[in-house]
Amino acid sequence: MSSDGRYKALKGMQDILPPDIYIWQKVENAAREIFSSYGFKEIRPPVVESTDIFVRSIGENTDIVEKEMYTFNDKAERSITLRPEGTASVVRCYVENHLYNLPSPQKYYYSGPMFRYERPQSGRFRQFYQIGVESFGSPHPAMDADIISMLRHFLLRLGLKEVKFQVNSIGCERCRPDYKESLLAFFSDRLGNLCPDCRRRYGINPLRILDCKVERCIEMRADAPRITDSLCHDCRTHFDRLLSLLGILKVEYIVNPDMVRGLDYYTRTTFEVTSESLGSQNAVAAGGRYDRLVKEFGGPETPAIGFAVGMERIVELLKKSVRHEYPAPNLFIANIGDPAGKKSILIADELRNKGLWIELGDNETSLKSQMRRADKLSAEYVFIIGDDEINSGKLKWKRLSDSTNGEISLSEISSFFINK
RNA sequence: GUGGGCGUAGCUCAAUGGUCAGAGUACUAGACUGUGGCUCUAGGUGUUGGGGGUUCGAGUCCCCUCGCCCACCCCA
Repeated sequence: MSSDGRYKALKGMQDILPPDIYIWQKVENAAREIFSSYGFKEIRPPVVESTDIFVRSIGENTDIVEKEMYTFNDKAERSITLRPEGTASVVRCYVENHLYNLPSPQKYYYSGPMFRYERPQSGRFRQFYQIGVESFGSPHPAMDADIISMLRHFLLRLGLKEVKFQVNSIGCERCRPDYKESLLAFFSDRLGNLCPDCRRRYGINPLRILDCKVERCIEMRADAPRITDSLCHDCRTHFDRLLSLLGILKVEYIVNPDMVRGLDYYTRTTFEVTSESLGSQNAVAAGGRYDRLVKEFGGPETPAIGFAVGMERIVELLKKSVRHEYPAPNLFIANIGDPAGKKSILIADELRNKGLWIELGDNETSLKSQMRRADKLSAEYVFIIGDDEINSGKLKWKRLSDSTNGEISLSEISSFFINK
């Protein structure tokens, strides 16, 4: 409640706690595993960069740059920005470290927090986490297919099947301007019928009219020219070969010519994975090709492609669709009396060194309350040690799931878990 | 930035403008003095988000403010 303390996390920023954290770790582990098997290596660029890095790459007139960046001046009055996305940093890193001198293609993944100053809503936060991948050096549609299929495997590994793959090609610097022109021409005498937002879009980014949600605009654009019909020969060939490879890989996708991305740097292939069950912010992952960005950052002409997945949204889907098992102690040691307490601490020490999760009961409290705690922790086994056990040299064990129990000699403890 | 909804115990929620703001759940302990779950009993917390106003009287009505949620914009 808001009356609780005076100190609260900032708007749009949240603590990630157990048990949720186990789902996060599951996602991170799956990413590491799958991405490694495709030859992607982790890199960790800083979270803060010089502001112009984002302005240059994302685009001066994008919403991200115009109103969503966390931008500050540092003590030397340099403008710095908390990264709103990962690709710009990775490209800067690629160029700065001359990674283009390494054998091509170079493939990297990263994960961590991103920051955008937006009004929070379902699935949208001011600090949010992405895992992303970037592949540098390959212009071939096979790389596009590889990346999309890797994303699919990653989602499948997590057990997420109810997602939609949408792909599109937005052309290149040769064919897109022509398309933009024909789009402007098409809408020019229909402007009055578009919603106010779209009238604004007409001037700033007419492609955005294509994914407007207003019914009237959807009708209005039914006969609008399609980017996929306006691609130049090379872009067309690239796209066709990608689609054919996706077919061979049995990726179920839909071509969505209305899919538009909010960052300026994309060329040719763009794609997005969405889920019905997420509410209005339904993109789980998105990416595309950006063949000119490395050059713009001062590197050699280097085609590249990547994507980013939204951690919070993946985790949300997992919470809804998959049953989770949370880790529990292997053993709880209930102990009564001073000699038993000392013995218990030794046993715990020894078993923890074998990598087991051991919880030690509070010697000062009753056996009953120690048992209750073992139960609440969902410990697999309980050891019971008191004066009797110290004297006889045998302790009692119990498996909580079915109450089976027995005795074991204190000298054989280290082998207790071997056959379990 | 724009619009809508909601703020009562740790959590989920009750309380016609009228006594001292309650219940379930969770937590801790006991009943069972060395064996968890089930049952019963006991225990504690609220500046009713905050501030102001109307009223004999405000959790309830009005205004302001803060926070959260949802949607638009946009995006992961």
